[in-house]
Amino acid sequence: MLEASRSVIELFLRRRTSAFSVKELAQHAGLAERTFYRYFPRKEDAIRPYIDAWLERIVCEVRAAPPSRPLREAMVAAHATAFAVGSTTQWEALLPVLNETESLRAVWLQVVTDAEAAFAQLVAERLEIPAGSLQARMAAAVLSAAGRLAMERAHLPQEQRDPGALFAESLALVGPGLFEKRRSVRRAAPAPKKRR
Amino acid sequence: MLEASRSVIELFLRRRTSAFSVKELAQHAGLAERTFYRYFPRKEDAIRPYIDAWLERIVCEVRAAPPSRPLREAMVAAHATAFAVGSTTQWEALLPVLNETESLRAVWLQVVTDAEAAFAQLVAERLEIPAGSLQARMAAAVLSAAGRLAMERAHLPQEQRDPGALFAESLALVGPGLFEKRRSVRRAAPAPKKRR
DNA sequence: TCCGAACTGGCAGTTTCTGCCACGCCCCCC
DNA sequence: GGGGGGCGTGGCAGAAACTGCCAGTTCGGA
Repeated sequence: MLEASRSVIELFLRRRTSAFSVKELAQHAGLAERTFYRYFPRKEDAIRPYIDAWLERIVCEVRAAPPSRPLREAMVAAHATAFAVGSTTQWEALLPVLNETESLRAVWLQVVTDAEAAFAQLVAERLEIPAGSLQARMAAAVLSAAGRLAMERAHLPQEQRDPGALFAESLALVGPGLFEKRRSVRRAAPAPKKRR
Repeated sequence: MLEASRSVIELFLRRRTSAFSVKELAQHAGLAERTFYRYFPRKEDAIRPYIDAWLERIVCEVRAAPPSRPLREAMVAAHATAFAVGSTTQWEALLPVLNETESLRAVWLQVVTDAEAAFAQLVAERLEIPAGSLQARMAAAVLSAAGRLAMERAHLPQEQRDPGALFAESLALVGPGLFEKRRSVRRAAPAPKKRR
């Protein structure tokens, strides 16, 4: 299924849009049209496994890092190598297509936000807080936002930095508190909590 | 067009899915099917104007706040009132549908990230930095992530806080640096910048 | 050998979306 | 008043996206 995704990606890259029929797509992936739809509910979903695999690599690498290593540092390192590996494959070519093709961008955004659950789990393990806590979720959201930002900007003509550096800088902007232990107890916002 | 969106929203709410034909949708909005597609490229895009209007309200309110008011405070206040107003309309009922219906969620994510450009502009004005700067973009991304998080969590059964409070708390977690002036000069990440 | 589960593919049919053209409306100009 | 344009709208045909149903194949185990 990942291989099917790969071959589909190849087509997307060659044509730079999703402007071709599922018939072609399926044929290129060596599947019948009906089988294609069995794997991927919608045409564009075919790129999901490819991106998922990429994200999973990051999660694994961070999880493999020694516990003594600060979370943020591990994340930056994992992204750096993921981007580096990605560029040897087709990431670099894929990103513009992902950004510029509406239907693909929609899927990409979905995949990235879906990945936040895994990120939150990771954060939770490291910081020893519940995975459903606001801090874990927010940290995950910030991480994926930084990742997305890095990818969006990296291929801009005026941008001189590579995705890894962009990711690191973006994260550096938010301050350390979010990615450290303690804090989960006291509520930071003394705003009036009008319930409903 | 916003009114068309409203009437479509009404249908989405009543049925809790996008499981009905464009024919119905158009008819309910008082449009011919062909005209519907002229307004909204895809079926689900019909909810865009509705959400856009809601986001625009926030931007306007923040822009109207006195310049002396800290950006983050203004944002929190704007979100609080926007959520409050929203609950008198149909927001509260809409959010679960938005989260649980795949095709609608995709549109929602798109709208929210598209809104980041406007947020970045806002941040840029307040902090007197370029709207395209990494800080402005990252701040915008964090703001919209916090908003999204607040909406996602607010309707969870175990969640006791209202969206406004959740938004405030989420933002409080990231520390103040991102939403303040100065800082744009020095680079925070001394990572090796291997360009390609 | 036979059975059943899992995977795959072939239709037929529905829904989504697009291209093209025609109609009515309003405004401007002659 | 009588033509033209633009502009918003809708009808219609057809392509493309998707779904339901059933049939064929493979493969492991009884």
